[in-house]
Amino acid sequence: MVNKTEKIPGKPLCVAGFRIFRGALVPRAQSRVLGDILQVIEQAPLFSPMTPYGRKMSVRMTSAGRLGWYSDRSGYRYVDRHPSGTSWPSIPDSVLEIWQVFLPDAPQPESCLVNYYGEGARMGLHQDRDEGDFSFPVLSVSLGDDALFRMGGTARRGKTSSIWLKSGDVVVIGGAARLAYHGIDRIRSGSSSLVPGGGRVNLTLRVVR
DNA sequence: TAGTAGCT
DNA sequence: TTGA
Repeated sequence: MVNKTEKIPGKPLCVAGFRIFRGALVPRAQSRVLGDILQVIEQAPLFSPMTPYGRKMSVRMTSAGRLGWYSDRSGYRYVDRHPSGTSWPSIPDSVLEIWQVFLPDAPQPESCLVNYYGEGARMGLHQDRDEGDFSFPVLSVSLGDDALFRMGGTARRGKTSSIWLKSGDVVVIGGAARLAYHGIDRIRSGSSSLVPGGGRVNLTLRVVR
C-alpha cells in the first residue's frame, strides 16, 4: 500500500500552466507501479504506431483501461482494442490511486497510455486533443530514466521552455495547459536503474469520453 | 549528463 | 507532423 503522504510533495513547480510535482512517488511506490505496468505490458505488448504521415514513432506504447490511444495512416484516435484484437487490460489500482490523490474531484480515467522510451526515443511537440472532453486534466507519471520535457502554449509557434523530468515526478496538465503543446526532446539513457533493461516509462491518465 | 531552444 |  502506498501512503498518501508519500505522494503529496510540497508545492508544485508551475511552468506554463503545467503543474510539476517533483518526487511525488517515493522509490517504493515507483517500484510497485512499475511492477503493475510490466504486467500490463505482458498482456498487451508494446508496439510502435505509425504516424498519419507514415513515420514509425520511436516511442513504443500500449494502454490500459477502456480506451487506448492509437495512430496509423487514418489518424490519431482512441480505440477499444490492442492491435492484436484483445481488450486493453484494466488500469492497475496502484495507478488509479495516484489519480485519486491528485484529482479527487474528477471522474475515473478511462485511459492509461503507457509510453516506453528507449535510448534515442523522442516525442515531438504536440497537443493532447484526441479526447472528446477537455474538462479534466491529463495526469502524467514518470518512471525510470530522466527526460527533457518541453512545454509551450496553445499556439504551435509559441515560446517553449524545458525541464528535466525524473522518476517519480507527476505532471498535472490541466486548465490553461490542457491544450498546450508539449513533447519529449531527449532521454538521459542510464540515469535510472528502475526499469529492467533501462529506459523510461511514462503513464498518461485521461478522461476521454 | 551540452544546451530548462528554436527554425524550417 | 506524437518528425527530422
